[in-house]
Amino acid sequence: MSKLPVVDASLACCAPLSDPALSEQEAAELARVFKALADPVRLRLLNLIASQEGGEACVCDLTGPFELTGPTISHHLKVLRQAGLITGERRGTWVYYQVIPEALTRLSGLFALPALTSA
Amino acid sequence: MSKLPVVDASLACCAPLSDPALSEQEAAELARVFKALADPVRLRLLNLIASQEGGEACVCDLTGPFELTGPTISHHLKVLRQAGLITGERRGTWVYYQVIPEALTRLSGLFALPALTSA
DNA sequence: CATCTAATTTGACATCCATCTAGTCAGTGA
DNA sequence: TCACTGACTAGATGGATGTCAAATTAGATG
Repeated sequence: MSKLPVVDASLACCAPLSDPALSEQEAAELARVFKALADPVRLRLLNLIASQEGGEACVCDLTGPFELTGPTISHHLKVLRQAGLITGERRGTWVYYQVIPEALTRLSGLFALPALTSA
Repeated sequence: MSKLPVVDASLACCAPLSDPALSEQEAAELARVFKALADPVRLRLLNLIASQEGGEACVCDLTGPFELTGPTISHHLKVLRQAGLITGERRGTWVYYQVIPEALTRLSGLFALPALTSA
């Protein structure tokens, strides 16, 4: 649950897309994050978790809204986890997921535009 | 070049991911945008275009940095175009691409966090 | 221990996607 | 008109990915 080949947050990071010279490695890391976001089910899962009161959601609450089997939801949660977007924790019988706020903030900054510094 | 089945900007839009109830349709539209971003080559293309002086890049400048054939680059540019992220324009012999700033701004807002309004 | 439930893993399968080669279209200029 | 160049389209192919059924693991409880 906790030790997975997760995306290194120090790489897929920080500098806006409009900055020069995104390295191949940075691009690869970022692509991994966007691959995780490139699925409607995963987007809705992320939305469901992020919009929850308390900031966390049980898997049992995440299966109902979809016409998909448990294993499929589990798979999608794993992809989001490996992308460093959410984190999961078992408490008793249930597993609870939360978004990692830093991950979202990082992405927000990526799309920031450089304040139109007119030539 | 200009009339393609592009993502409708009015949908894949605006409200932060942490807002409740992302609809299935919105999720599908957003997923299309992220699919476009979910490739290292396309991320670097977008970065190359966005970081260019003058805000635009000729296809002829975008082929060199990659060890890929022209058609493949063309394909990636088409995907970015159909996702509403860039726009292309032919001027004489060459085709120039620019990023659509609104598209990036929209994405930036999507990942904005709701200022930690503690319960 | 036996059993029940929640969640994940495994393995299979159909579909999608990045890439290439070959061919085509658009614009320039002799 | 013909040839040349830049860019795109079409079709094919190998690899990645979403989904499910079946099996497995982790906790709770009798």
